[in-house]
Amino acid sequence: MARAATTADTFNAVAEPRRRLILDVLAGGERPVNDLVRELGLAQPQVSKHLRVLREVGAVEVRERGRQRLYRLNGPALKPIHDWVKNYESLWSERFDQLDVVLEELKQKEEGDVSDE
Amino acid sequence: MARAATTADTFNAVAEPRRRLILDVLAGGERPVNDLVRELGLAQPQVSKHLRVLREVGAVEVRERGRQRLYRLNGPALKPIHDWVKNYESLWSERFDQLDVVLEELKQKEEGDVSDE
DNA sequence: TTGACATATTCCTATATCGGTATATGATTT
DNA sequence: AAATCATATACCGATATAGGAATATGTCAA
Repeated sequence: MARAATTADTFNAVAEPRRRLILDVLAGGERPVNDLVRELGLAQPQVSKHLRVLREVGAVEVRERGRQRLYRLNGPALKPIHDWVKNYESLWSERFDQLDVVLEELKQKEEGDVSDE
Repeated sequence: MARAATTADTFNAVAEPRRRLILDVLAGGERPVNDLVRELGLAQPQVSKHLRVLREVGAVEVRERGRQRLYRLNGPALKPIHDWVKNYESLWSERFDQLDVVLEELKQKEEGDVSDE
């Protein structure tokens, strides 16, 4: 068996940095392919290929306008990634550090409060 | 050129579902390899190989205890993923939907407030 | 209808993966 | 010292990439 297809899920699709860049640009609004080509400095066929992968995992959607194809972001496709990684946020976030402090204080208080000792 | 190495960065390392499972187990605390083998029902060599990838991108760290190797999570290695994907959170979050409502209300109010018309 | 434009697809090659199996390495127990 | 345990590595085969270049498809303009 080989590595999972890039189209297997959003995790795989988005592991490629240039595909993340494409999504970042599309976050600014709908764009025709050539805009992406210009903005990212990639060759046109590669952009089309990346867009195909992103479309297959549902991260983008297309619309036709004359000879152009307008691509737009479909954000919710990225939710599984966010859902997974957000569980680890406490391991680096300042805010959670401070939460730790608060919890520690509560614990101290409680220890002074224990009745049966 | 081929696809980027799984060890190229955390995005690539974590695209493999079993590696995410390993991290999820390690989130519960340090574990020797055989614990992971049992808990995940994978073959021992595959687990060792996945752990190697995770170690190379800094997502886990090892410690020796006799003949065992104790692996532990290194959470902050996942921060780049969180940082990237959190910018898209507004595209599906309920909370942000409600923020939209509030902003809309403010806008209405302001329109009724405009002085020069 | 011919040419220009916008995008998609095809073909090529190099490479890195994944699982499976066998084996190597090193520590511990008997 | 030998057997056992815990883990890592090597080897194999199948497969799916990614970029580059060429070309196909379809639309609009002259």
